Amino acid sequence: MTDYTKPARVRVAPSPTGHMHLGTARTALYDYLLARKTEGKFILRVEDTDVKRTVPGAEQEIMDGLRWLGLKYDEGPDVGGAFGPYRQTERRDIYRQHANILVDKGFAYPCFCTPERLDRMRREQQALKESLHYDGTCRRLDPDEAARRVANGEPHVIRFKMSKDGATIAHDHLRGDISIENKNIDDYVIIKSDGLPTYHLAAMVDDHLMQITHVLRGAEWLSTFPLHVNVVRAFGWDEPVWIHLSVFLKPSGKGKLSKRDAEHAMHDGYSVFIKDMEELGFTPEGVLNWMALMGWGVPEEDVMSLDEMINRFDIDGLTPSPAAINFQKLDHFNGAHIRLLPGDELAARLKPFFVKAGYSVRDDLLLQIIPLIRERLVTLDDCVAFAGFFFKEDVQPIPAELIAKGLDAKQSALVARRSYEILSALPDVNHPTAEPPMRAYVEQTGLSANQVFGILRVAITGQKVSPPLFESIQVIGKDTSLKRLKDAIKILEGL
RNA sequence: GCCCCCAUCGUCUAGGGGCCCAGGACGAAGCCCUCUCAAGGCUUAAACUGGAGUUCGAAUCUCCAUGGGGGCACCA
Repeated sequence: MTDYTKPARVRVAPSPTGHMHLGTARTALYDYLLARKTEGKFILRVEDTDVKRTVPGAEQEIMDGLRWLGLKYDEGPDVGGAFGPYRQTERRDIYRQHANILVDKGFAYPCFCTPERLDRMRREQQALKESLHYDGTCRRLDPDEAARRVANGEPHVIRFKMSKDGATIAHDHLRGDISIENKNIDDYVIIKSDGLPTYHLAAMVDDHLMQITHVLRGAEWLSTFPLHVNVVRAFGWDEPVWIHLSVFLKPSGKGKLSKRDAEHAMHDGYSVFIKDMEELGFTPEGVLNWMALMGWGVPEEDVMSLDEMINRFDIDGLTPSPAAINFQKLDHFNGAHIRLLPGDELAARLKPFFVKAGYSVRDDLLLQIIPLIRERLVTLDDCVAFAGFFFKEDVQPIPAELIAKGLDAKQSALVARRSYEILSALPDVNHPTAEPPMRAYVEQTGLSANQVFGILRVAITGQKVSPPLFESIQVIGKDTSLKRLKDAIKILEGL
């Protein structure tokens, strides 16, 4: 029922306090999909108002992560835009002005309570088993006196003056009306004593000024949602469409992702941080597809490119319930997208992994092996263990693996020797030339193809599991293949 | 303790009162293909949290219970 003909302005608003994780990336994805679908704008806004928690490099990591995923933003700190600045610490005066408007209109008030007093207050409330809330000491101050104290430079914060009567009804696009009694909404601090705003003010002001039409954010904001709606209404502004996305749960489904889960994932070759994905061999396409479907259900074919997602995206189809992350599904989507990549593109993405493993990569050779390994890769880095032998001069088979099942070393050596004779007599060892005589040999010995080809596989590739044998031999070439076979015979005869 | 949100196979989900003895995907099991490993094809097991309503009829609407999640900061 959502109208997708009006350009949406959507933003992702992370705070640079740590690594960018799945939740942020998925919000960004949905933002991006909505923006592209409506031919609107996707904006990056950095919420760095908590100076103490800001970590150096985190902002860069966010920008790098979005670029790696292919979620190009139209406006942001490093690309500019008509609604900047896009870093909240650079918008300090704007927030202060808006806070003053609220104070003047009677929707906010200065508060001089010290953190120590607040602390004491909370402990008392806790002891009395009361709900924790600001007790309103400064709310009752005479406004003129308060203004005087502020003018005198007395340290203070500014609190939102929440009405204590009635109820607030806030509308979430996925959950409908959410109703909460006003007495349960605290007088939240909107300007801190350092002069910077809290999220409650900053995000509302920015969303309005930046003309955000749809606010997509995590469900952890649901509890302060009614407050936010009151702030927006106090200014007399129109509200955006609010969409609170479900949180991600740990793979077990019990509880939300923790630091421990992050470490555990890393140990298994996965990660909840975008920065790790590339190195682990995941593709942006796979990660995107995986994230998209955690919280959004599509009826049938679910392997989708970014463009297909844009086409099919529908905010009405988002789900409000929490989702446990499932890394096996990441593997699945990653493999599926690897198989979809054009050969030269896959080659380009694989090359860095071979290089990093110390191989010097011949591009023409790499291109030749792509068809042999494409559907066998789950992650890009799998290529090294699976196909590294193509770039080696010699291979080092494990002697025991050269012996075929059901045969002993002597018999295996015989098979290898005979195979050598057959192959060396051929004009070339291309697949069509080499397979028929070898098949005939298998036939003649009464052994299984498995046994004979298994010996050759280990001899020539150095591994028990490899791309198809004859295709591999063709790529490796006659000289090298025969040399490796000869080496293997030597090993077998020495056993 | 208080407030808010959520609830379909193990997991992600489709489902908008009859098209549902509930469909897809991942994962699992089996078979086919096969030189290993994959990919691919076919098949199987697997769910509407419980109880009251409303209705001719409820996975779908209402209420309660239960379970899960989030929040209760001069953090976002």
